[in-house]
Amino acid sequence: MNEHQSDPEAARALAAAGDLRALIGRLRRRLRDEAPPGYFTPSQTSVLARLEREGPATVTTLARAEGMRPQSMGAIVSVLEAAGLVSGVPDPSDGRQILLSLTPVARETINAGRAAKEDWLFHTMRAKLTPDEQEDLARGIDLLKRLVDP
Amino acid sequence: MNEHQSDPEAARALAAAGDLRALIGRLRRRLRDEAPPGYFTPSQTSVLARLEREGPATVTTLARAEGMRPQSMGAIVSVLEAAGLVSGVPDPSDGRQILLSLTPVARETINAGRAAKEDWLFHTMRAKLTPDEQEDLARGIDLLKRLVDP
DNA sequence: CTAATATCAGGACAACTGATATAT
DNA sequence: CATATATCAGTTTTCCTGATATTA
Repeated sequence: MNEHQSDPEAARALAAAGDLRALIGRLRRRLRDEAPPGYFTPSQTSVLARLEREGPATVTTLARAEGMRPQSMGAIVSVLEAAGLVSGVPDPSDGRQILLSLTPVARETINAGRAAKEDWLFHTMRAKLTPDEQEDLARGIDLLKRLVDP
Repeated sequence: MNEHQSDPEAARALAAAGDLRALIGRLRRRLRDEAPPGYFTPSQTSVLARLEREGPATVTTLARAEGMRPQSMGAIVSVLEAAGLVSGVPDPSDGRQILLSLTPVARETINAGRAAKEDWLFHTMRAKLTPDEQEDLARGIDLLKRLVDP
């Protein structure tokens, strides 16, 4: 009927792609539902983690890294600024840019790891998977990173 | 400073959870951007795949399986019905329920595999990962399924 | 009467597009 | 002038909550 019936490799990729597509929606809803009230959204968490890992950045740089428009990232950053977790200073060498950094408050919060340790995803991973399986999952996540890159 | 510095297993899980959280958003945006015009949304695709795999189901059953509200699933199903891909008949033994099935048109489309074969995710998996890596990714996806299950 | 199913109506949120001001 | 950055304003998408009718 089609060439994939005789290509088990392609069939497996097809099934994996379908499963992953369905999983993304479910994971997203689950993360939102399990988030304790008053906590960060996934987008906010992602921005905080990136600023901590890679240092100060502009809105446009962050947007590119997350695969979204600068206007969308601007809205996320505004919330973080209003919450006192991120602050921006104009770049002295380029007046168009505003360099965003984590505030000391944000660093404390992140280092204490409070948010992450109370996180549903973190707890579920440790509760439902053996150490070996956690390692396998980490490997899969690294492969997913490659897929969404450039 | 905290107990996770001396627990490499927990540290790895923490990193994996953070990476996954960031990945979900990026994957979602990527899937949307790469979708050919006129194609199904991820939610629609997921429903069609489930009906094909598990046979007829009600809106409420589908909603539970996807982790969303019946009202939200109802909207998705309405679109599929309007497109002639899904049709519902009242359950003869329970007048409250409407059993949804794939139409012959939907089966043809799915079996032809046209949608999946033109899919960005499927192609990227095969282009960017070796067969061994594809297998590792499939394993990771299976583990993710366990995490979102009940 | 209570529980389950479907569905109508309105709302919140995260992302989008388009337009504008400013600096390089 | 052309390009890049930030930001304002309005729109779309996808899901939600609340309320109602119907049947078991």
